[in-house]
Parts: sequence; C-alpha cells; structure tokens
Amino acid sequence: MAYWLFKTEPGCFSFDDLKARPNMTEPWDGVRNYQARNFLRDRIKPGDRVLFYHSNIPEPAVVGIAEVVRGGYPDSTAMNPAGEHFDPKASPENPIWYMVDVRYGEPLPRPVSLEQIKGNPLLAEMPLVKRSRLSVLPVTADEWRIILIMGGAEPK
DNA sequence: GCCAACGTTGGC
DNA sequence: GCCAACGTTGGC
Repeated sequence: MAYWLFKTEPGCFSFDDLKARPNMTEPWDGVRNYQARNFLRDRIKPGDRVLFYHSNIPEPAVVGIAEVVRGGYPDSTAMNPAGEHFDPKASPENPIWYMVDVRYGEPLPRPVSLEQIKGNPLLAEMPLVKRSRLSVLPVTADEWRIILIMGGAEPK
C-alpha cells in the first residue's frame, strides 16, 4: 500500500465535489504529464491512500483523504475530440494517458497549508516542495503520518 | 495578474 | 540531438 498526493484546482474539481458522492468512484482524469502518467499507469493501486490537495488558490492546502479504488486504465477523455483533454495522438491501441478511480475518505479537521508544509523541516524533501509543478506525487509513510497529525487527524 | 520553473515542440 | 521558443502550472 502506497501513499500519494493528488493536486486539483478546487474551481475545477474540489474535495467537496468528491464528498457529494461519498459512495461513488470518481475518475481522476485529464492528467497530461508523462511523469504523473507513469505513476497513474504503473504504480497507483487499489487501496492506496491519497492526500487531496487544493492548488491555485490564495492558501493552497491538503484538505482531506481519499482512497484509490481502481488502478491505472486508459483515460478516455484523451480520445474525445469534443473534450478539452483531447489528444489526437491517443488511440485505443495506444492510449498514452491513464487515469485511476478514487473514493471520498474523510476531511482533515484542519487543512494543512503549503506554508505549514514548507515550514516543517521533516517535510522539506517532499516533491511537493521541490518539484511543485507535478500534479501526482508520491508521499512517504512518514510524510503521510506527519501531515495527518498536523491536520488534527488520527494517523492511520 | 505576474512571473519563475519547467516540460514540450520544432527548426536546424 | 541540441536548444531556443513557447505554453502551462501554480505560488504569490
């Protein structure tokens, strides 16, 4: 079982949007970065835990937890010419892009802001801090536990 | 809204 | 295969 951090712009898809469908799976689609694609396709498995992170807002922060319920499978939005995530090079034989399904877990009692994360020396090595542009990032078990504690949640 | 970081594209 | 130009991300 592995830990990840998924970024989203809340204006596009927020943690509350996920919360609105607590018993349903949601496709995590539209990722168009090869490094993130490799994680989605090869590494992210059902049962993995996800820190749900809101970006591109005045105070970016980890706001909650989600769970992976389906591992990497072809991202069909790349093959929809009418959609904004269309990639003419993608095909059923060569999907190029992949997505996973997630399910709502629980909110953090207190969101953990990027500022707090940057201020914690134990979190200085997180790719979130060092390579801030990647949208799907690995998280270590220690980092997971620390962020949950900072957010006032029981680390589990 | 600005701009730095950085991934991608395309000319050569 | 290099690298300049360009586009996107995302913090501020």
